[in-house]
Amino acid sequence: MGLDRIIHEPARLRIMMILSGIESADFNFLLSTLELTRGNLSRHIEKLELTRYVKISKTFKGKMPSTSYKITSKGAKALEKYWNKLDSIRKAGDFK
Amino acid sequence: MGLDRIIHEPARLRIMMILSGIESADFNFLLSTLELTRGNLSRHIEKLELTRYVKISKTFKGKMPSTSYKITSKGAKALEKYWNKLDSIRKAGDFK
DNA sequence: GTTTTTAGTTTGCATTGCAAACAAGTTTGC
DNA sequence: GCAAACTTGTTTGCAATGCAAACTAAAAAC
Repeated sequence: MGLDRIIHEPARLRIMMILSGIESADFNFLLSTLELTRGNLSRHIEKLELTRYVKISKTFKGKMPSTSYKITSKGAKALEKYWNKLDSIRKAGDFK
Repeated sequence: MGLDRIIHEPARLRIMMILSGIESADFNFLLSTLELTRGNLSRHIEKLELTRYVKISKTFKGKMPSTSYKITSKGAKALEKYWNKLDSIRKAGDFK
């Protein structure tokens, strides 16, 4: 019924939108794109992973660890639903 | 830069959308339309008043008190800006 | 080989959404 | 007439959450 709170948080909405338009993104890409602190980004992604909207894979780039993220199909569906819900609020004030 | 947090909260977004399409609305109209508890509605409106997005007027309907609400021009502008910002997030993922 | 940087994670605090409790009056039932 | 129930909101207390500072672990630089 209501808006998905996991997606509704602006930082996470942006993360989801970025991931929905790209194969995958790593931590530093998101960090520089979104202008969040590392801690903040880490926590938001953690939440997206717990709901399985995003899948995390940890690898190495050379010797440095690198964590990259993909949107899942569950996440993509939830994102679409989110925008639809928002559209309905926008169009009619969501009442009547 | 970011989304206006006052408006971003779903309950308040709905309140603002309703008020933006109507001359004024009273407490009970909002209450039955939005399906919030009274306390919750009261608090959200309080917040909208503090930022001067909404103006409150108290009158009587017969002998019973009646409180009604109007969106202010400041509120209307903020609401428009909010949707614009959201559009920019939606279109390009708000990066690049 | 120790200092600095990179790549994240964890912790602690301040804010906020939420419903239950409260308040101030009005109507109803007996 | 007066006690009980209803109307119309407001206040309070708690649980959840966003945020950045502090921390960790390893690699690179000097």
